[in-house]
Amino acid sequence: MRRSKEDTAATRRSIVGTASVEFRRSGIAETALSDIMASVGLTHGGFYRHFDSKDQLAAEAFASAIGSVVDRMAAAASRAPAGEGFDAIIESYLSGSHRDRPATGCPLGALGAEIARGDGATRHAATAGLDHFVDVLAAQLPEPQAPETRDRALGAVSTMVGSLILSRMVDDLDLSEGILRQARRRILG
Amino acid sequence: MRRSKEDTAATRRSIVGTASVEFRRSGIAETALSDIMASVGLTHGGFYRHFDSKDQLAAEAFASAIGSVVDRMAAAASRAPAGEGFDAIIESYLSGSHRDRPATGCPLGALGAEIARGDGATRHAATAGLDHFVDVLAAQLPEPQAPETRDRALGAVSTMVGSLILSRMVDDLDLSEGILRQARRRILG
DNA sequence: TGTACATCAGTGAACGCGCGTTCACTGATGTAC
DNA sequence: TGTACATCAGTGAACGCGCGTTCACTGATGTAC
Repeated sequence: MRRSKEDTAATRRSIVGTASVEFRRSGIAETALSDIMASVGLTHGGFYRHFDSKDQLAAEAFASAIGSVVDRMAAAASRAPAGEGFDAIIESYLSGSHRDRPATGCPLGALGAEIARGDGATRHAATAGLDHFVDVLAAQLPEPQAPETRDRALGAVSTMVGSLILSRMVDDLDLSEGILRQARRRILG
Repeated sequence: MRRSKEDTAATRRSIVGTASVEFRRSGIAETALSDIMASVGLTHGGFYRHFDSKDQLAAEAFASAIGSVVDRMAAAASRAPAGEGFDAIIESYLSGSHRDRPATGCPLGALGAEIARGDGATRHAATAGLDHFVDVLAAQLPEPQAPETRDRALGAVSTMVGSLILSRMVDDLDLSEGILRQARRRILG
């Protein structure tokens, strides 16, 4: 039966939000649309009233995921004492808590390699998300607009994403902690 | 028909080698065993004469992949002028050529996030591979055995893996080159 | 404001396909004597 | 060294399953008058 415009929009948001969590938890290829729809409380047939394909959902889910992570980072920075926003972001990103919660964490780490093999729309969404990520990080440094500042932020993101992935991959907790600690030192000096 | 022991061993090596390429190219979940077996020149039914499961092949293929990448790095370092082995490894790893050839490149970048969701044997193989990677990198620095040297190498690997993934993910070539350039600067100082 | 009709969100079965794994079979290799 | 038999690598069909996508249908919502 037809739903109101508000209900329809809410359902769509719910599908994107659920997909952004499930894709980060299990990967895009390993997550079935029917599982996402069941989590939302619907049957799988209704999916195509909202999206053209799984690829389209992947692009939107990635954008949603990185948007919420970057918003959370900006909020953490604004809660930190003046001048300590950058450190607050790095420490939160390179924490055991982030490592242990991929489903709500940074999608660059959880899905970056899979996105690299993905279609144009998904890669475009990921590129925009990375740009925004770098903006928010640079905004916490002196002279946020200077090219060197953006470069420093971009370099920091590489270290953050790489160490997050490696810390999740290894089966040795001491090594995992060492990877995160070393990355914090590298970035915070 | 039964094959000689040497033929059997050669077939097994061929399966592992082909899988290590195909898994890096397309991901483990997205690569079918029948595709790997067809590449080797066999039908898919014979797979289980050599392996218990796809997971077992994934663990061996990852170990093979990282082994060959690390060997190649060590060889590049030994060809470099004295004292320049570390730089040679970093420049080769953070090159456009490596970025554009995931199928023969570092599996930490291509498969790290997927391995993190994998079974124990695969994660164990990956941890051992990372250890070996860090060893080879540290061996090119003064005082290779010192904990600070290993820490420096471990930090470098995080930046290398993260920037490789991001450089493959973005759909903007200038940004991709910038990511690699910034990572080189960060590591080489 | 009320009515008649068109729209369309969601259902649940179905389609076509490919997956990992198993299995009976073949025939060359390995081994025991 | 030769022979008889057991082993087992590879074949190709089959199994059971789940996937992404499509579709006829239902009935509440939206809209045109």
